[in-house]
Amino acid sequence: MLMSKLIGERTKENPSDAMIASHALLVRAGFIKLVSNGIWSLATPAKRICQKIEKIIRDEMDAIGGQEASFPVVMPRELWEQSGRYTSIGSEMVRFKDRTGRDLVLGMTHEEAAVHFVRDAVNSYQQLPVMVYQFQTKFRDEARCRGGLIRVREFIMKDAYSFHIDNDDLEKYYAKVYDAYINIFNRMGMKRVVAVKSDTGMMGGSVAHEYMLLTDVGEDAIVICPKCDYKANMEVAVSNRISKRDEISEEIKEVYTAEATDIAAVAKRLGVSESKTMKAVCYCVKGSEELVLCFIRGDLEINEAKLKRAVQKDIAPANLNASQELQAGNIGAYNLNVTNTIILFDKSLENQNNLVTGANKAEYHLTGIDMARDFKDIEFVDIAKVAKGEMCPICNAPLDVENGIEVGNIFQLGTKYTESMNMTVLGSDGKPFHPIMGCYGIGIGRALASVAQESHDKDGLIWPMAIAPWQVYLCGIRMDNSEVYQKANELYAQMIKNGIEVIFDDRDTSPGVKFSDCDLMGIPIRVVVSPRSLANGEVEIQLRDKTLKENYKCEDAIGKLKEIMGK
RNA sequence: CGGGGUGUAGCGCAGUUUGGUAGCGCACAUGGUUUGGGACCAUGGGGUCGGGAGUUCGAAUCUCUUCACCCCGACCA
Repeated sequence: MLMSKLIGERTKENPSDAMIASHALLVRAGFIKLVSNGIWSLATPAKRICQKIEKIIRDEMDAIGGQEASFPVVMPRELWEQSGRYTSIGSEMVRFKDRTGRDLVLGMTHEEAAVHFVRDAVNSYQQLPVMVYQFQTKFRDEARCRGGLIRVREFIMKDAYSFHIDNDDLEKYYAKVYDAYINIFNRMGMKRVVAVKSDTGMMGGSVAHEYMLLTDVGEDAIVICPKCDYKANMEVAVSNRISKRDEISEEIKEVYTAEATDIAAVAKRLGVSESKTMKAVCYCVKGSEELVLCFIRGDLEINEAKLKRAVQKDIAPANLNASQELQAGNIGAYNLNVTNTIILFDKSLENQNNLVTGANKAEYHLTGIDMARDFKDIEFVDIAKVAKGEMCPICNAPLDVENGIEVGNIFQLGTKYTESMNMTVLGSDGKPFHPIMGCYGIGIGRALASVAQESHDKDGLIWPMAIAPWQVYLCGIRMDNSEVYQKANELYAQMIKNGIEVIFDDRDTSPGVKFSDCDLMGIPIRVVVSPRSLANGEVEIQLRDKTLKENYKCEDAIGKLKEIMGK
């Protein structure tokens, strides 16, 4: 590839709308261009990186018996009605009609297509386990895109679907995919990737893991134990904290608290710590009048994912001004009179005493609440957000909370799709059964952006050799000099002959421009041909990660490059 | 969907308060001088000032409306 022909403008200045490094640098390097909100064009360098990422994934999927297939982007409504997801998925799925008025959807995931694909072809337990995978464009009408390629509406994803005789077989295969994913991220050069337990959400199924790249700009919070192996997505992280009980339980007293309604103000006014208060957080059940009222220690917050699982209903924060029964800011669990409301107590309150809580009366709170003495037959559930410093549920060490980008996920799906779409195979006993499924995804563009996010410096991107768009940036300084011109072209031809992926900067421009473009684009190896080095019959080889900068005899250059690339 | 912000040349921005017919830097083109970390001089091309409606003799600037994009939140197989 000739640099003089490469499409894509490189700029000195950051795009004004980029908030994170990977977004800014990919745009500045001319790798990506925004077409519409969350919809991007990729230039040649980005496309080449994607191809390399795909090759690594293909290797690893094939190694565990995967069969690459391709399912359609556009699918008929009927296929999605079979699984029930035509109606259960909301506006995130794009629906449209063809010219005859038939309803179609854009695929945002391909469980239905995968089941449809294998349903008739796989008839016997002897054909199991089996796994199909593809690289395919997904379209998800995301409510909010962000971070360049990190969160987009149209993207290519590797998605894989496996089918099994029983749960045991699924778990064995799941473990293989688990390891394959670790290999994939390692080979791509992502260093800070961890696999964490995650919520299964609307996918159904029980066990799931997310592969998270730890980075400050990540959208998800991950709970990590620095001592043992415990790692979990915030949505499923288990609370484990000591609840100390005061020795003497005081009597319940009503106290005047005036306009103090939020926990901080009440605690300050009464001179108690926030952890000695019980606050109420109210949610409404979507599509109904029912409320969910949660009581929790004042210094903690509700984890809505855990709450949803606890109540088994879809909920949203409630607007309390609309409620007649509840006095916002003064809600208390003691002597509470409400109807059509689910009441939950977080585990953080269990066995606590001398708590402050709302008096269900404007401008008043109660003190001296004792959970054990004042409440009968209540159950405590874990619905609190785990905070940094709380104890690991496995080994009791203080936990860390870090942010991460979800770069891959794996699910044990169960029979949700094989049952609803009526896929059966015959078992060894001659009876039909629904195979158990697993599914496994990696977003290609997000992976690219994640590496960019993890691997860059002030001068630009730094691609790991395994996924670099080109391995070598051949830089001709003074291309108007006939010796440079000749030697650079000669080296270019030799590199191509030796299978080295090279982009040749043949432009007649100043050295500074070439060096900064090379750095910005993040090409791992730079080879400089200039009058200065050629005077000694040498070329300069420099690595983008700054671990090498040396001159070598022209005739040794190719050998040295191969050595660096480990060929 | 709620809150906030921004739309002026390919990119980054000034001009809007106080209305007078659009400018700077980068990029691009031509010529010349340069050449190891984003060179310099000269000349030149490129704009329905996001769109529409209104006020006005006159609107990038004021009013209304609409669209797009960004950020925070909600949402997220």
